[in-house]
Amino acid sequence: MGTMKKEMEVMNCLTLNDLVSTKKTKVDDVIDDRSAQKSFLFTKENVFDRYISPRALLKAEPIDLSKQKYFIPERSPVTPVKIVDRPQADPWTPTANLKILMSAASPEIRDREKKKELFRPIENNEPEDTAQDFQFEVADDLDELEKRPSRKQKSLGLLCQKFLSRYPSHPMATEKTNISLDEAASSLGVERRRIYDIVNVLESLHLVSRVAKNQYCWNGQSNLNETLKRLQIDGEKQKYGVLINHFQHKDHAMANKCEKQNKDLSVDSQTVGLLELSEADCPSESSASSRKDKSLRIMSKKFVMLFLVSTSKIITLEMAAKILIEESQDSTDHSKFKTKVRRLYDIANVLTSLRLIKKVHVTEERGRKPAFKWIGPVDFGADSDETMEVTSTTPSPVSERDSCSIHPSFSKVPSNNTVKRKICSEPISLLKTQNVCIQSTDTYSSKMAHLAAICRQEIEDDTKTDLITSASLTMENVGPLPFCVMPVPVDPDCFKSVAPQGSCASLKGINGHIPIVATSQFNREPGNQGFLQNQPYVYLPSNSVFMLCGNSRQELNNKSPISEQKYTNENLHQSKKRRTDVDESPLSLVLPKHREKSPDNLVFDTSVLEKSQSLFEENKKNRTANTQNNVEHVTEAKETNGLMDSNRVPQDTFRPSTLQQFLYIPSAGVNGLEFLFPASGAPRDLVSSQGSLASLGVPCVMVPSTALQAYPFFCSQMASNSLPSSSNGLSSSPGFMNYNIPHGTSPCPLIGNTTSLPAHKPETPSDLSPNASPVPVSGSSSVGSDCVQNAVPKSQKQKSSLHRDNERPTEAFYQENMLKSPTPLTPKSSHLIHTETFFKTPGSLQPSSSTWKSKRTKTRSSFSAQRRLEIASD
DNA sequence: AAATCCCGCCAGTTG
DNA sequence: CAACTGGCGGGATTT
Repeated sequence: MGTMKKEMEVMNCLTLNDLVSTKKTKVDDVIDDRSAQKSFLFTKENVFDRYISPRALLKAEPIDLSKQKYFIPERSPVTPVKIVDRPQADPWTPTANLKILMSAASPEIRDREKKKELFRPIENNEPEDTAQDFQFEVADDLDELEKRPSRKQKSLGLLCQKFLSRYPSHPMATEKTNISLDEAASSLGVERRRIYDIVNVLESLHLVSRVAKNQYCWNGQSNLNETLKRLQIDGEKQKYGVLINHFQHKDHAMANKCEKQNKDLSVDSQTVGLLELSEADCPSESSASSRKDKSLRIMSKKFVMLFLVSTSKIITLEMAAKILIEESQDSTDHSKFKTKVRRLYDIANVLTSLRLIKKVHVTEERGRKPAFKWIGPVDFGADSDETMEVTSTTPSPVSERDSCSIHPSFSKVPSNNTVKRKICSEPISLLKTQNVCIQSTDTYSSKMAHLAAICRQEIEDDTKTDLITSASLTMENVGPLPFCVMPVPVDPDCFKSVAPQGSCASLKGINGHIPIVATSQFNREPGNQGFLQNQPYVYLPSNSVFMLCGNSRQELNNKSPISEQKYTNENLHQSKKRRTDVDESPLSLVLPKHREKSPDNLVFDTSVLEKSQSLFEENKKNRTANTQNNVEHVTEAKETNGLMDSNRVPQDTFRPSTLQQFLYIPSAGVNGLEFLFPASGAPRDLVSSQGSLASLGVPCVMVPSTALQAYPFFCSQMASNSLPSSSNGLSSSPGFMNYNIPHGTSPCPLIGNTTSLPAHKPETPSDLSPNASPVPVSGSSSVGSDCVQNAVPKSQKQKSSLHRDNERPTEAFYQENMLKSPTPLTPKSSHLIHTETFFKTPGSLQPSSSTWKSKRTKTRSSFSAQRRLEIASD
């Protein structure tokens, strides 16, 4: 106890110190020492990191949590744990009061910063990081220290942020970071109990693993993709998809009939059956039962599974609670439901801080319901990573001649050192890096990564710079890193000012070679560069970027000026806002959400986007549920401008077959970047390189996730040129013809198709088994919510190193994975890859299992035993 | 009023 | 048996 208190005291002091940064104290020294340890980390990038966050905080309105949080993990890359220990040794602070003061203070300051804002600030809480921030306002805020801390300041989400910031998102395989619960608790100034909450959730994702009593090991996100993949598989096995649909329908029906008797909370026989079925799939856990099932860890897993199997990627709290109340019998108990919901909030908070999900609201006939949207990686299943890797191995996937693509020009990237540094320090979110997998040997990827890092930084780093201004940059004037940012939705005026005639030329020159620039249809010269006359190029900057490129053909003409104006205005407003406020809120883009047969494929034409945008407001007003499947409207919580959310556009509005297709590459994990590539314009090389996709007959441009993830990538293309052939290909498969934009984000686009990739793409030599070979899923059929299922052949699954229940992977497992798993493409981690050579077979994870039912056996002992076993197995 | 979710009691589990 | 875990739900805060 004594030690704990000491630790706490120390921590408090630090925090306080941060708040009062101006003062130089012993604490500072401590901090400095820490910094010293990881000095290399404190590079400009880091500064940047810090820098940006504050801004974000200051910013008032729409906030994209996901976006912001993203940097957090990077903060203190090095293992802080130790740090805390030392302080512990020397108790200089007397701080019971300080603590109190501190807690009171920090919240206050934060509150000021963002007033109504929530959560976001978390990032800044980091003592080390915040120092700078504080300088601005701390001084005056001291007087407010007395105020009692807002509840928000004590939120689990915030706490989790802090917790996460202490560890590197992608720890080196060699470095094992141990987490002492006591230490963590004391350093974070919270009770142990809270740490358990966090750790349990993290453990469910294998971000940490329990080593021993009071001891956890930080695994980082290195294996997150695999974990998610596994969870997805498990979720499918559990028939969660079915359950989700079931509940959705039920709710629907209920809403219509208002015959909501007890059904609300109860599970009908049908559901029970489903539950049991799913249970059957996981015999191993069925017996384990209750306690285990109730555990936060299990719940977390299941919760995540729900997202992973969901086509919409949006799960309402209610639904989750219902589904997670395994015990169908007592599910009727309202109190149980309430408890479950409480727990879900706990989990959601952690997942939110991990930027895997975010809060949204689903509007149904019955009203608005709280829900969460998965914003994490979605293509892990498809393992774009692996795919990327394979692809990347080949020279430059992009042919220079191709208009659409990244180009060697990237090689021009600044000095290696600089780049490297940047990359290393480039803030990386857990999510962002998820899908990234860069083969160290792959220059292309590396370049992309570098560029990405740089560009990203440039953009974010220079928030103050008028975006428009930056947008005007051309390849030439920007130098090696031409980066043009355009305020979203095409604003004719903006474009003009930004990309006047010349831009086209410049674009031309760099066409397909550089990420950037946008040319609008408004001010373009016909025939220019293979662009269609009306081909709009839009680059949507910001942390949350939605990239659109190319356009369709004449359809645009049809587009009434009205629609253009509509969205133009709306967006113009935003762009202005951005300019002045440096608003980092996500650009608002509304995309049609059609999910017919191939909800997973996001192929659409620019015109669709535009139209959808034009309809944005309309939809807002009359949210008619026109879609077959989705009746709900999802609204980003607290975000006025949710990115491609659920505003649907009447399907009839578009004519798929005639439009140029764009491949939407989900970037869920990529800091909100979204990419669209003209399918028709896809360079053959790329397409072909994307074996599976190609085989699927999906014309598309696959861009290394590396590049995509790191920064907004723009790909111009010869829109009409190649249209014919590819479009044909698409047309052959109806599924792909749909303009599907999952609401929200759930693009499973590639994923849907790629889900099967794992099977297709041998990730490791070992995987090169016959069945591992790429097997195109029967094209169109692969679509649909269920397409995700059966992605991975069982053959690939190896449970060897896993625990029986899969709950707690052994350490060995982690180690193994860390070494072998495809690593993140994150710039940061990219360099590590060299050492971490191989990837691990995804299949290694046994489907889990958590079983739903078996509530009884409530023997805690069994559970415990299991845990013990798990640990022991390590 | 509903949505959130902090807080910490308290009981099972562990070493 | 003390310490570790973590289920649970009252009730405070926020929305």
